[in-house]
Amino acid sequence: MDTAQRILDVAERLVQTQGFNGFSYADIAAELGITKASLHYHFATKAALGSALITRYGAEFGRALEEIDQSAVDAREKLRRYAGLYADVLRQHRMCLCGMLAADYTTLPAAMRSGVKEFFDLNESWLARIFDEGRKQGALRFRGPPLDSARLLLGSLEGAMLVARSYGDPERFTSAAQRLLAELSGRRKLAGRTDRAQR
Amino acid sequence: MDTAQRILDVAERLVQTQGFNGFSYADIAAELGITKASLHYHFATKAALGSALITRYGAEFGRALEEIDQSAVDAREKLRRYAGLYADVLRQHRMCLCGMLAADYTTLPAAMRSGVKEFFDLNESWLARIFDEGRKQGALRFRGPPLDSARLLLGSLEGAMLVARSYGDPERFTSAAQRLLAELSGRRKLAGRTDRAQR
DNA sequence: GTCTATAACGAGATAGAC
DNA sequence: GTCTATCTCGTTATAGAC
Repeated sequence: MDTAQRILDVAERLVQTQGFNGFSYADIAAELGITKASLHYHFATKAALGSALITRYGAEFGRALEEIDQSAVDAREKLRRYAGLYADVLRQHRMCLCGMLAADYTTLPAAMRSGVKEFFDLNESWLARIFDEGRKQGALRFRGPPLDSARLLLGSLEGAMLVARSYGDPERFTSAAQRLLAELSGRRKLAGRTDRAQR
Repeated sequence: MDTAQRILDVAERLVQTQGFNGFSYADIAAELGITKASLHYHFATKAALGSALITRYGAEFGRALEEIDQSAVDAREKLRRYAGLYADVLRQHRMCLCGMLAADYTTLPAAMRSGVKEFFDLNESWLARIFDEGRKQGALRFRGPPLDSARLLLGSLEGAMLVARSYGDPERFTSAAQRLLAELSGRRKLAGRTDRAQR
């Protein structure tokens, strides 16, 4: 019903699958059965559309993080569910919106660049807090400042996603994510089926 | 002198900084002071240019890996130098060519898609061998199959690069890489200045 | 091997009717 | 809000002279 939201839905998927320079207003218009001119009524420029995408994506992601937080499980489980958010995106054959935009970064308008960094900042500070709390509660053991672990995890998940998507193989992602969480949470023995894969 | 190579040089940098859909023949022509028509003489289509880029990049990367191998240092040092290859690229404000193309993946012609995966395969099998040899020689300790560690390291370095480039901060990459290598090589204590950043 | 010229098309964007 | 029509420019690519 809400045309603006439907435009954002289609545009979001196109950015996540093809990059910001890999689709056009014509693609969105064709899919929604409206004209390019109508798109320009809702989003005057492609830059404005891009900024709106980042804002909405960041807000939605923030809500997902809150929900993970309030589910009150321990830090290790919070990290698992954080990685699960990425896995969900990948299962839709998509890349993280801002991970994709990070690739397009130098070609983006200034407002979008700021938005991408804010998204990463949001992720890093949330993760850093989880790492910090987890250490204090004894649920996690890791080396160095919580922010370092947060950055490592964020970057690694983005990269695992990027590569896994090329192979069309989500399992490549989940396998890497599982191992990463084990290493970054101080676990000395892996849980689950990967145990049997150990030497 | 060799026009084809100079074209590849410029195109390579443009792909690594702006993505395959973020530049045009006009950009290359302007920078080299030749016409677009001349470009088409050397590379008939953009797809052909893209494939040539991947081939050359893969060959060059393969030579770099050989060189690391023959420098005969231990496995841990080989991994450090492998990560150093990425750091060198990032210092030039570039993304890994194939990491960038992985983002553009769905929009690429089939030949380029295959080339990207072959590049990743090359990296993974080289890394897997290093991990395997390192474990056998007692230089590395890690969990699970060598290929899993190889894939995790490859993806994580690509992602760390992707994010670090958005911030224009190579240190974000080197910090993540250092930590990754420590975790993946079984080191129980970190070496170097990051030691002092521990709690 | 490089040029001029141009084709053929798609891009983002606007004017103005309905 | 959505449309038709159009503008302007950039895109990949080709023909043919030098």
